[in-house]
Amino acid sequence: MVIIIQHQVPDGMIGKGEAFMPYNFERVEKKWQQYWEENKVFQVECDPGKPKFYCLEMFPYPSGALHMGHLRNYSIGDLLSRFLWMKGWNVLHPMGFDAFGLPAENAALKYGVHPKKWTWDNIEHMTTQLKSMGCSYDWRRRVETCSPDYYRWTQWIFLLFLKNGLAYRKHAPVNWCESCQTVLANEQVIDGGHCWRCGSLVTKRKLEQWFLNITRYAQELLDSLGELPGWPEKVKLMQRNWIGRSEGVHLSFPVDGMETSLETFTTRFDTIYGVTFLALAPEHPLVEELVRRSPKGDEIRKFVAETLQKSEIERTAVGGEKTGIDTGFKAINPVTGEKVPIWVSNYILIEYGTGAIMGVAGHDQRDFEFARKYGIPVGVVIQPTEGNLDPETMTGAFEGDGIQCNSGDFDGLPTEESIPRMAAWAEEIGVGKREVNFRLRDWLISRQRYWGAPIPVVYCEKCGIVPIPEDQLPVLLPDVQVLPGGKSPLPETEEWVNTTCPYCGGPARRETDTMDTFICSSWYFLRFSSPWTAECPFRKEDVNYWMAVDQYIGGIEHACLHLIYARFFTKVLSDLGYVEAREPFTNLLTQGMVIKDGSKMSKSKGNVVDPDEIIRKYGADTARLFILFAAPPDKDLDWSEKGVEGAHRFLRRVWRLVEEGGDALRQAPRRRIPLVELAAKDRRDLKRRIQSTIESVGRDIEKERQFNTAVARLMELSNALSDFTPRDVTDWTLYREGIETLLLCLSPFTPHICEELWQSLENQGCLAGATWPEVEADCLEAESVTIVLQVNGKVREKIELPAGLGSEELKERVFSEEAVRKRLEGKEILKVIAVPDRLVNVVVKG
RNA sequence: GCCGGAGUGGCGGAAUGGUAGACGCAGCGGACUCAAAAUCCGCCGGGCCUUGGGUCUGUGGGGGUUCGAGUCCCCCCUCCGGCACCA
Repeated sequence: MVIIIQHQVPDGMIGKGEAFMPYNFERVEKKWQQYWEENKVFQVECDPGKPKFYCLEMFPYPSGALHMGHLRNYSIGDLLSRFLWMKGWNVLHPMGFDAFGLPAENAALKYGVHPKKWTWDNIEHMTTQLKSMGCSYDWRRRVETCSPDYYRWTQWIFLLFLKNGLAYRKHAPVNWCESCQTVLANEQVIDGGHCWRCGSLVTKRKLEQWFLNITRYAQELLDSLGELPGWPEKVKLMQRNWIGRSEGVHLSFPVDGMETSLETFTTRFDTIYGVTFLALAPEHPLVEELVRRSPKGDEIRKFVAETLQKSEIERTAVGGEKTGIDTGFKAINPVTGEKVPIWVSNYILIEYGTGAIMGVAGHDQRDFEFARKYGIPVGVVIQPTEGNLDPETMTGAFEGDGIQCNSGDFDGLPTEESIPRMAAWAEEIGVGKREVNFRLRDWLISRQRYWGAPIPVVYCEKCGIVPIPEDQLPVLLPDVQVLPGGKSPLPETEEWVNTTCPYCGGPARRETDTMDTFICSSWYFLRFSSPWTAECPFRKEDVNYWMAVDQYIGGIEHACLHLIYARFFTKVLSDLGYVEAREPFTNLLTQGMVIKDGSKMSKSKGNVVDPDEIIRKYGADTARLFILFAAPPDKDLDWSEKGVEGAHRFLRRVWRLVEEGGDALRQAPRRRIPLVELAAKDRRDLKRRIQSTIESVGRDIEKERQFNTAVARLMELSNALSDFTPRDVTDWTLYREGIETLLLCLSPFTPHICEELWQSLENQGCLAGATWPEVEADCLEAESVTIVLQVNGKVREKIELPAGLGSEELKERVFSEEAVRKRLEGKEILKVIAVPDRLVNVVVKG
């Protein structure tokens, strides 16, 4: 079957009058996809004798069909993999599915299909789609996180964390998404209090939940960002901000008339002499006791209840009104012995630091606003170098550096000295301790959902929390129907919940929460090294050969989600001796979004373009080429059907170039004619063009990661070949070199068409196994260059001269030009700057 | 508010401090055709000079460094992203 696209007369009837095969991408793409599969071209093995390259794209959630974002992600990954393969690396390029998650349950509710069936159907469909893109995956290594063979090891890793004190249960106020009917980790609450997945407003609930101790790794996660030069600065910065390290002093304020003291944390211990009050978060444990002892307990209780009723965002919005209530109790400043009132206030967060602060109204804007509102005194202990602060009249806190005052022995010290000196002093006299605080919270991993990996523990009446023994893994997810309303059916599945304690044999209940799906994706890159092993999550020799991932590609939206979690898992597994790598991803490329009509493609905007349709209409090669050409990979890409047509047109031109060559081309010798053997200048120019294309395309892909300019270079080569009319055997030999170079260099971008044309030139083997051509170095040096003559910095003449002239000779040659002499006639020359192979700038008077 | 990134033709985008606008899209003119599509050739930032050619101007705005600035420095404007009462 021959399908002719977009025009009725086949291309073959035009051109040189000789009929030839039209570019039938459908036939070509199918043919080569089949060829690669049958010949196991992309199957790769661990081979310590060869240098490895691990190229990985973030695996997709099997939502049903690929979208343009996927197509972009996987086009980039495939280009790199194929290129590096040609460069001689042993390339691991696997693909899998992040297959647990809520949408499967939503689909179950909507369409009445079981999450398992829905997910597996989607996986099969999307695998077909990925194959139709022509991606060079080693499909034997496909992993699906919802497969028991996989989640068995997710559970195993959870138990490993538990055994090592990195997983624990805690009763705490946690983020709850009503719409998703589950709790969420801090990282998954975005845009000021909204669920990362569904966008609903998140509320707080007090629940007992499982946490992973990621904060134990906070410092290392922060420090080793410095060892990731291959990561975009932006992502590293986002992670730094997210981890949020701050250095300060922890100090206790004894409560007057009570046995207890209040713990506080401050980054500005230098303002200790300026403390005029203490403030507690409404949730602070001491509040309850103060309420009990205070005559105005009811009033305080009322304030706390009212505050807690408000949503998180309402309470924590910048510039939001600060409210509070004086408890009537006093705390004693451990440095001055001064008694200051203890307040309860809405702007103090229980999650950060100790949930209590020392209030320094003179030097903290928030404290200032609060103090002014309630008539609390303002103390000044730092004076700016210019001006003089008056606590009575100042209208805002002074948060900058200055000179210490009203601070005992420290008066007169500049801030940069007083901060470290006073902190050290606090330790010396035993009132405080230097401490580091992080914004990063422990990772809440329990999810009240069905479609996830069960947390492998039971609750035994006698033994308490009991982990499932390793040899009993996996704890299989029972095949049950999801419940209307979205509640997890697991707690209701009595025959599954009721079990026996693996330790004492007595009655026990299973944990009915499943794990956050980000757990599943925190180690999949390790599993790819030996996905078939049933003995362990991954084999040491394999994982240590392949890890770390040399190039990771995905969206920036995972900067503070997956990319932090995966680093955490890698560090833990490394510390426990399972993998040598300390970091999972050596180089990270964050691709931009695919935009249409000014905004991200989305169903609600109705601006979605279906990858399947594009592939059907233009072919995978065209789709890939357009995506790689239209924008640099890290920038947003504007979808343009016209642009797609342009890419298609280019491929048709390449096709015609080869077909029109006919027998003359097919029979031309496969020989590289050295530059020096080419007599004519224009032949040498073409030779140079051919060779420099190899160099610049290689550099753009490998070093610059600028695939759009690489494509531009290939188009230039194609244009040059198209302009060239071979006349004799030497010409045809050169032409063949050009064509074959074009096909080789273009093949990582558009593999199918290149394979087909390569074969039509009667070449042996396939391009997927070919070697990237070596550059003939002498061709990179230009023979002649256009020298620009500038007068006072303005371009005046352009002169073609031999390359490599020294600046003296260059000046001489330029000045001997008639046009130049004319132009400079009668001018007083002040200075001449000559830049070899570039320009001559003449500075004249007037 | 703080921290990033970016502003270049009609559009997507190129330019180690050295010819601004590569490559592509759109547009315009022409060839082929009965015609259209496809294909091929030519033009394509703006202004002025009667055309060839020349000349001025032009990379968000304003200053500066330099023989020379889209690129480096300072100030400002706009847009996008992240964080946001984190003590």
